[in-house]
Amino acid sequence: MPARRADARRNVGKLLDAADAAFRDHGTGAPLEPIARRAGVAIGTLYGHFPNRRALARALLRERHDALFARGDRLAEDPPGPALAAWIRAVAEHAAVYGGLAEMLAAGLDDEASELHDDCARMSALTDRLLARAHAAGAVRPEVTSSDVLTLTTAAAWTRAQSAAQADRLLDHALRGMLAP
Amino acid sequence: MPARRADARRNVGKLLDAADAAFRDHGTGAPLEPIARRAGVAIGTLYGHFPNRRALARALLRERHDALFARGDRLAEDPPGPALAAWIRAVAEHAAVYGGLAEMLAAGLDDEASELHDDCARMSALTDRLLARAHAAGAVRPEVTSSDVLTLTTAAAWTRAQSAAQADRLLDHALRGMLAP
DNA sequence: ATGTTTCCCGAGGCACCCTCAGTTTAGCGA
DNA sequence: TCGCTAAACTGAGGGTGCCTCGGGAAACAT
Repeated sequence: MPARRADARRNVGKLLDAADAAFRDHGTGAPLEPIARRAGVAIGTLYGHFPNRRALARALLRERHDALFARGDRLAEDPPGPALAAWIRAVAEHAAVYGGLAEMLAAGLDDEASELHDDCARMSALTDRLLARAHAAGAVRPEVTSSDVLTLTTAAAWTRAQSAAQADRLLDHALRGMLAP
Repeated sequence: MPARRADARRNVGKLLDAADAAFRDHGTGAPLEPIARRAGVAIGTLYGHFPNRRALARALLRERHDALFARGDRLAEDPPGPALAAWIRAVAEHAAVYGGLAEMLAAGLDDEASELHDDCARMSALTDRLLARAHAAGAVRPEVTSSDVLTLTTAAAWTRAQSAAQADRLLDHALRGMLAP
């Protein structure tokens, strides 16, 4: 794979900047034409680099996801119960950077073809691992499954898009019901 | 307000039938043109009766909401704790008849101009009432607010659109964390 | 300087939304 | 039964957004 042309690299950068601004302001459903325009590029160029909205989101989230996964790995050293809780909160907070991201990630978990699938799978694996640790330590009620945790996480992420404070309270209550009595 | 013409009444009926089918199959975001076509009517006729998608949804939900509110009133006679839990489950289940309805209702609660606002406000009032009763009976933890319950309800409703079983489990856990220890 | 390859451009086809000027028709009164 | 009129219906068309693809431009190697 030879190096990309300089103009291509420049344009990708400008597109990502414009897309980040647009997604922050209007969610992941923001129209793509204005993004291209703002990047000083034609719409075809955008599609040339990113075949679809998910691919664009994936590129935007790359570093952010790396940081999140690193955080998850670090948490695997902390006390199991609090670590699991912290992880859930971290993911929920992350998924709220862009409105609509929670839905996108939830869909990406099921859809093998999604550009976000790998990242979602990694999040899921990390959740499994942290939950298993918590189970081993007796920090969570035995009936809590990995799906339960994932469901709570996406639900909280979705809620966070509307009200961060309410999402935190939802997590407070639900975690109280999941952690060992 | 004089009685509507017979053809208008007929068409409204056919439109509602077609819309119900389409919303069940494709969610509240289903294209409206096919609905009109399926009802044997031009697109303009649909808009003549329902100025927007929300108005159509409102009409579809009318009886269903009446039944839900009646259920809520009846629950106000039952033991407070279980009544509150049953109410939350009932609303969550209701909001899952059509994909996307949870979002629509959540938006309708905030948006005064929404055709669904009144219904949402009634649901909210009923929630307040059932929660107040539960508080009075000491059946819920004191820090649980009405917003908390509403948040949980919409989150569960949203989850239900993806997996009914997971939504039920989410409610199990969250309610355990909200009800008195 | 030239050739090749990569990249960019943007008009245009598609889907859906919603409106409104013109046409049809139900229902009423003579 | 026959107009008449208000109510209802129609569907072309303008707006927005998605995405493609053939032709043109620009980078880079030689």
